[in-house]
Amino acid sequence: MPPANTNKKQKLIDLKALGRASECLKTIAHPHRLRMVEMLLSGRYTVGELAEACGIPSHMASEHLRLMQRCGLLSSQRDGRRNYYEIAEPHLKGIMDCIQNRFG
Amino acid sequence: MPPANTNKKQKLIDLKALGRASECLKTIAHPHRLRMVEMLLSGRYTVGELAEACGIPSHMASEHLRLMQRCGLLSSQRDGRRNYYEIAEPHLKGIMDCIQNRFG
DNA sequence: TAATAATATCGTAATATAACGATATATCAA
DNA sequence: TTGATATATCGTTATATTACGATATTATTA
Repeated sequence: MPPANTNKKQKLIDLKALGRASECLKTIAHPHRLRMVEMLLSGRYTVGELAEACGIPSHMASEHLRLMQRCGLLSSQRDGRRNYYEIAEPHLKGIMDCIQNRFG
Repeated sequence: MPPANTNKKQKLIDLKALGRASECLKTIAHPHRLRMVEMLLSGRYTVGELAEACGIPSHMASEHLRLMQRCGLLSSQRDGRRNYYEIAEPHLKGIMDCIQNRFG
């Protein structure tokens, strides 16, 4: 049953904020990128480790990671020729919890 | 700071489930569709009401709603020539809460 | 029945995204 | 310095998404 519609004017989120939110959602809305986020929530990993876990070539993992870093979801630290990625946006935990509850 | 990487093998979500999750995320990853979900979390609305709130023609609202209904996020009840849409996937509340916390 | 209203569908063009081979860069090791 | 390793970038093609006008469907009202 849907909630009763109170017809009260609620404070709606600013449309620009919804635009930014949809950019972020679109960015994680990919099976391999969700896998990477899921793994990174338990610690940092290199490009190669994430690529292997997803079963994709590392140059493609690199591209996925770049997209997620670009919108502030991840950050990276280089160590020699390794590049470690980690979660930069703590709210990703809540999103993954929702996905885990619904699909896990 | 990222969480310490315990290097324990965690139970990862099945890849097919991540595929379904990414379909749903992609579907709501649009500013107008997020607005519709936000409104529908407080009650049911017609196509026309949602269209007006988003500032788009109702035939486009109808298309957005169809996409969200197709992957089980919404359902609809026709009443005469009105069609009322409502939330069918309760986990949308959690997702919107995350968005509200981060962007609202 | 005719006109209107609310919603849905179709066709299309513009744009975005995805995958991937090829190539480039940067670091380490021999 | 040479070769190997890890990651990143480029160019291209295939596919998906978006917006939107035109048209269709269904239900109400005159």
